[in-house]
Amino acid sequence: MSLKLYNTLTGTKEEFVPLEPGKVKMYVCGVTVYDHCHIGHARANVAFDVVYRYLRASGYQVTYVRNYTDIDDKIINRANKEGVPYNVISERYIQTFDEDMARLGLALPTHQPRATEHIDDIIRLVQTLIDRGHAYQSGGDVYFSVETFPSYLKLSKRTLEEMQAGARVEVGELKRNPMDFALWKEAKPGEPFWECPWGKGRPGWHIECSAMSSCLLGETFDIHGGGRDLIFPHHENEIAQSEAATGKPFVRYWLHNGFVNINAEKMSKSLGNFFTIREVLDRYDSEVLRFFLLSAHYRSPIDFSDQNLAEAEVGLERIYKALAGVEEALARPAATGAAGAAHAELGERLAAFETRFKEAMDDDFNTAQALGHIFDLVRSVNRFLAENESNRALLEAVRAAMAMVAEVFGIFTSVPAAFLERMQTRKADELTIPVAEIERLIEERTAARKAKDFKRSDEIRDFLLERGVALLDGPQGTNWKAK
RNA sequence: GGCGGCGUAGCCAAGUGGUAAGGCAGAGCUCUGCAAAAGCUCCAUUCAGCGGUUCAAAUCCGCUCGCCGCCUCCA
Repeated sequence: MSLKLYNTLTGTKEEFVPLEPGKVKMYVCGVTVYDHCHIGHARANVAFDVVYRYLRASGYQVTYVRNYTDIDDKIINRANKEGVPYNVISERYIQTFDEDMARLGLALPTHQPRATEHIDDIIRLVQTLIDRGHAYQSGGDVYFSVETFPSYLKLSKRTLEEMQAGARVEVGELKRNPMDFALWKEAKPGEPFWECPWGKGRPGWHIECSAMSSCLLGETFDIHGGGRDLIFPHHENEIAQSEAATGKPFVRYWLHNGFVNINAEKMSKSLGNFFTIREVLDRYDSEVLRFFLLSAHYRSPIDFSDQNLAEAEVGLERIYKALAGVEEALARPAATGAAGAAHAELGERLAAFETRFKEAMDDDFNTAQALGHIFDLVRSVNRFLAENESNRALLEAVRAAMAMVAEVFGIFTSVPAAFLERMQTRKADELTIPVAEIERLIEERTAARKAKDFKRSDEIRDFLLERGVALLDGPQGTNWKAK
């Protein structure tokens, strides 16, 4: 079976055929660096991180470009507010973006260009568009003339008439058509600028992506990704700029991820209902957040809530517990248990697993379905372990299968025992009862149990349970864990 | 107003023509002094509603209801 992906341009799932066999060139719109990233950014970046990882795991040599938009009105506004040069803002938030992405376990793109590193390329591209009659200078600005590009709006599948019916009327007289958009903006006094044939100014928002992608990936490349909200105007304008300049198709497959919702409403800066990645990672493990994001298909909306994150946490723990069991069994001295029913079942499950996983991922990166297959495997593993079987080869095969998954999903990358320990520490930190007190009560209970005073023993269990502490009686004595 | 998407169990979520994956929660059982973990069993005659096409529909078509998004910066 081959990889199929949903192409926004055609509105259908298509078989993926790269321009050059064995190689994939993909571009994903990064962030405008003027503030901390929120979980919407986390979703987009995790989604395309998995695309990147899966393509690599499928044997492709992938060139992945993700840009930083480091010159823009919002950055300038923020800089003015703080009374610092614009690049103080952009540098600061490039750094926090990098930190956030590292914490989320993202693989590094091949290239991470900044708009300001490609000003010459941008100016050249704007000049080409003017020369070809697709752009015009108006004052110190340069605008793209949408009427000169007949297939404008082919991505968002609308027409200029439809757009204008709902659009507010432009006040300025600089544009010939209200739908025309800025390729280059004249600098106002005090604003950062670059010298160019049209005076002093800076690039418009969309042109940088056209310039950087063609520079690093070529005039036509395979995959372009981003959030749904970028379809119009950003990606539409990229298509117009690039195709008008080169006369060649710009991108073969357009991929767009769905939104993160809060209470079924889009989360966004403008609505003010957003959580930053760092806020969320203070409360949840990064693998939990990734697991949560992968539990739904990347194109579907996903609802961010404490309950949903808590569920993700429980699910991820279930998988890690099974993996910890596998490691424990492998650490024990080799015992060749009799091959029972669980042995045969796990063997079959494993044999089918890789194929099922690939089928799910080949179907437009269906991570939710792939997770279902993982849970099926986990149940077989638990059954196998519960029957006290210990077939080394089989257990090692489980380990290898999950390592393959880890490579693609960017989760299950921790040593299982370490992960579970991490989760315990996190929960234990929230306890209101001191550890010394817990230990004292455990001692008291152990004594009570020895004396067969089960009434007192159960009182202590209930008392601690009410405070979030669960007691675990084992052969080596009583342990406890935060619930 | 124009365009687009979605509605699957208490909750999350796959499935887009062949008779409803998976997870969480819940119930019972095994294990345990009692618990926990794990295992086993159960948990949607049905996919928002109503019509239609078909041997066959959650899946295709039409209508209705509800929710959301884009049309302005946005992942």
